[in-house]
Amino acid sequence: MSKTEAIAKLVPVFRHYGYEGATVSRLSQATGLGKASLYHYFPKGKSEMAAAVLEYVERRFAQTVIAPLHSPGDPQHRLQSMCQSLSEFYNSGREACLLSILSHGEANTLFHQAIQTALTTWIEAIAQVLQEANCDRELAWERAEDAAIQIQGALILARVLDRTEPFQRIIAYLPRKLLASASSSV
Amino acid sequence: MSKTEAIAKLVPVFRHYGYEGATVSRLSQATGLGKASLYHYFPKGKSEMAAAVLEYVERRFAQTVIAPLHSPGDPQHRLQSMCQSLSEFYNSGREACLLSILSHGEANTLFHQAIQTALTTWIEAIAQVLQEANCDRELAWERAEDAAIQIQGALILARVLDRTEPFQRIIAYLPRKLLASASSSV
DNA sequence: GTCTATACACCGATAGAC
DNA sequence: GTCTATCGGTGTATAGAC
Repeated sequence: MSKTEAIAKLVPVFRHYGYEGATVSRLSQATGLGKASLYHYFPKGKSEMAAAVLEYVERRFAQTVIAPLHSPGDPQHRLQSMCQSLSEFYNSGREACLLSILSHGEANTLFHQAIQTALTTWIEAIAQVLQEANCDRELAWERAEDAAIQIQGALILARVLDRTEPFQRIIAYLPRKLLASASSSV
Repeated sequence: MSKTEAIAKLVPVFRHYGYEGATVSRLSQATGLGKASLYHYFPKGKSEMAAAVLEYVERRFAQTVIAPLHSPGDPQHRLQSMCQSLSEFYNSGREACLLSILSHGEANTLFHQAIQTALTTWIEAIAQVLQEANCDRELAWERAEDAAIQIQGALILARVLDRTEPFQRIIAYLPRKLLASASSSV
């Protein structure tokens, strides 16, 4: 088994159980590898596994969700493309955000900087698109933050309420909200 | 020490470390009680401590955040009052939401129903106020869910970005957004 | 590379003195 | 009620055969 394949199988364990809940036993079971084999791929142990998982997910997020924002085409289309990818990335709201899960407890002390950078990169890409759509710099940044806020909040609501509708509704309205004229945004 | 005092001291440990990260040793340290003393107050152990903490926090939330929604006065004033209390409750966005933290891993299987009920109660109270402000039933419910979404998302952003501004901005605009005429809400 | 077996610390939980 | 001491189990991590 390649290391990348192993990482892919580790992802859902960290996403579901969080850092402390993702025990090496569970990680071993999920990959089908013995504990010692896991330590062959990740000599520094669980923290290295989590770091690899985080990097893997961030890469995938950049390639599928952020990339469309940098593509050619008009801003509205790019934002819609991002939303489509977001919906797939989070399985219509059924799956939690790894970043938000790893922002607690010990994991937070380990990965705070990486998580902050990843989130900022996303927000910045959205803000860039909004500026191209004639938002002034400050408003664009605020609305980009709002986008991240609504996605994160919708994921929580969807999980707690056992309904994907809140997430899907947020996704559906997001491009319109972001591009609305300034006067109607309050 | 009274049981209630003990519970109050347990709260920040669960909120900061999550369920698995809140070890009995840490809980013991935080309260100043020995492990065995904790088990005197909570015979079923950690799960009972978490349940007590959850109930305590929900009670406080109901008394400070939800209560203003049921008070007399016009809807706008009631929503502003809720926002003021929300800001204090989460210390301007510096403190995480216990409900969202306990909605992962083993804690989620233990407390999912309680968490869902608590969140629904809050959303319902907001929706009720919006209906009194002449929102139709469905729109009121959607906007109430949006309020919860934005608060939860803002708490995540504030924590990850180490800035309280996103939370404070969401709080500041929330009453206006909720009461905006339907046509400008998309 | 993958395994079985194991080391050692810490987990949640309990016994029993005071 | 609170403590010290300790239990059995599981946690992370390693050793060493294959």
